[in-house]
Amino acid sequence: MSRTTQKASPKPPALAATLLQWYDRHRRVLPWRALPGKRMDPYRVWLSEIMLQQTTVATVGPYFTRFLERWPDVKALAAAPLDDVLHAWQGLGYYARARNLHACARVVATEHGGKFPDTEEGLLTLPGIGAYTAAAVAAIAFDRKAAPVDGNIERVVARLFLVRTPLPAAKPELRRLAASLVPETRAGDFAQAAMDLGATICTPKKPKCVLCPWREACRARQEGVAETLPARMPKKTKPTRRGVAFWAVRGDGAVLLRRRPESGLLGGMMEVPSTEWRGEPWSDAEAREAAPVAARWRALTGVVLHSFTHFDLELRILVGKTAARTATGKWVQPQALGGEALPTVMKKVIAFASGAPVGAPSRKVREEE
DNA sequence: TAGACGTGGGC
DNA sequence: TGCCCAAGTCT
Repeated sequence: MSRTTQKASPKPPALAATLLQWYDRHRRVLPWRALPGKRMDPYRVWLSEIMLQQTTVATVGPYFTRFLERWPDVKALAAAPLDDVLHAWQGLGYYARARNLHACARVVATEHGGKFPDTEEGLLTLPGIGAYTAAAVAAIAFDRKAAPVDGNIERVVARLFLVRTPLPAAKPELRRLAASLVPETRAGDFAQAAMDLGATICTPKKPKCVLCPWREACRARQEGVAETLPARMPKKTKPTRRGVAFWAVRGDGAVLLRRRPESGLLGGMMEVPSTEWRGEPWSDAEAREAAPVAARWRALTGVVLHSFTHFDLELRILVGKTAARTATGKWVQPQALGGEALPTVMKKVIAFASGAPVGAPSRKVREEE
């Protein structure tokens, strides 16, 4: 141990070497990660990186495995109908990723002969690939000296260099500092090591500094402020939107679904038809005028609550038996609902509504999760 | 450029 | 329990 109280800041090559040594001993085994010394199939690197955008490792695992079994390479994925991809993606969220994933596969298959571009600039031209993913794929799949900067690396770097500027204003500086650390070789391992460090040691709350390979160099730790970084601008309050969903049941038991517009919220996914989602509550009378089919609508007691990133949704349910067969949408037998591409909020609606068969008393449960 | 865009898990 | 946040991208 040094007898000095304040060490000189280690230089980037030493920091990178220290982190890579740590990674060689502590690397996590993940389905999309190559064995030590091996280079991973770019398709798998790309697929995992898209799935991992704003999504936890634990959540992605089963989706990644299923996708790979069903579509083993980019040409197979490119040949799939978009609806199959959306269906396989259901529950993962941020459905634009699934649409872009499919579009990207088609571009790679048709315009690049089934091979991903092997540079950041080339990757950046593809749908759904932004600055982070281009750098990550270039480094991990092609061993390019690129510096992907995700939320983990922003946090690690903000602490290591004591960057007090709040996000997102600090992003340019954090990118510059992150790039300064990337070693000449093993850039992909370095990126994954830094992300592992952020995910397991340099965590947002209660970082395990005592276990950190960069504990001696970390300026935030020296100042005792690691847990407070990176600073963030205060978040805005989340509004509540309200709507009424129509659970229309045909004589043969089929229920009415429809497809949402191709872009925007839950784009391309199926839904239980509903009114607009707006700030003001809907009266039953007002809602009935917006019904997708003629029926005697009965309001269920309770509401379905769902929280999106930027608003909370409060959905009341109207149930109606109908003889109409011409409504715009798709009639689906209850046992066939599993074959539809349904976002989680609509699964909540279906669970709530189908628990209250037409003619039965209204449920008194307030559906929360 | 700031807001839109999902969901589930941890505390 | 409600808030935070997770390997971001697009417009």
